Amino acid sequence: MLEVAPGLPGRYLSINKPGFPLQQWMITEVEAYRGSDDLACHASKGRTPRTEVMYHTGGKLYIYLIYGIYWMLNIVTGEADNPQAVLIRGVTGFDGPGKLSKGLSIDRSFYGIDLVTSDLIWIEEKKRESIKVLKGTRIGIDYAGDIWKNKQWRFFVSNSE
DNA sequence: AGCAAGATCGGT
DNA sequence: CCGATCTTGCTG
Repeated sequence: MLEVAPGLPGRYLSINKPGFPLQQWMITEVEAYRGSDDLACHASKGRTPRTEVMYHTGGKLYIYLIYGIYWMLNIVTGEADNPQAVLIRGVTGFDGPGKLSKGLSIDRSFYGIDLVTSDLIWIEEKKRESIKVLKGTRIGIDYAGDIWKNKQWRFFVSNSE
């Protein structure tokens, strides 16, 4: 996922709901969560019904509710039994993971969807202009301790901040 | 069954 | 800085 995550900003999240026009948003900000060692990653707590899909082969969606209010949109990126995921933190027009899922109507029903085979939601690489991707520390994970808190695993388009 | 905590956000 | 709001996972 440290191979996948930096390449996501600049690509297009596409949603094609029946009866609605195709919608596409450029991904502007993501964060990588990698493996059971990463104390910021939910999988560090073990394999549970919620984190199950993270242990699958990459390409599926990991969705969960945070603070009882906001749905978080993640893409599983690891091989089987190697739990890794990328949190989509922002797209053009929606800055922030909570606002993003609210704006795109992402909820529990997207859990486990395979981006490769789904005709509802997928990631598309359009013309890649000269997009500069910057990196920084992940947000909202102070509980993970200094080592993991300070990893430069957030990647974002230089424009959108 | 009860409880503590959370990859956020918007308002004081 | 603080509360909203509810699912999850752990304890008993």
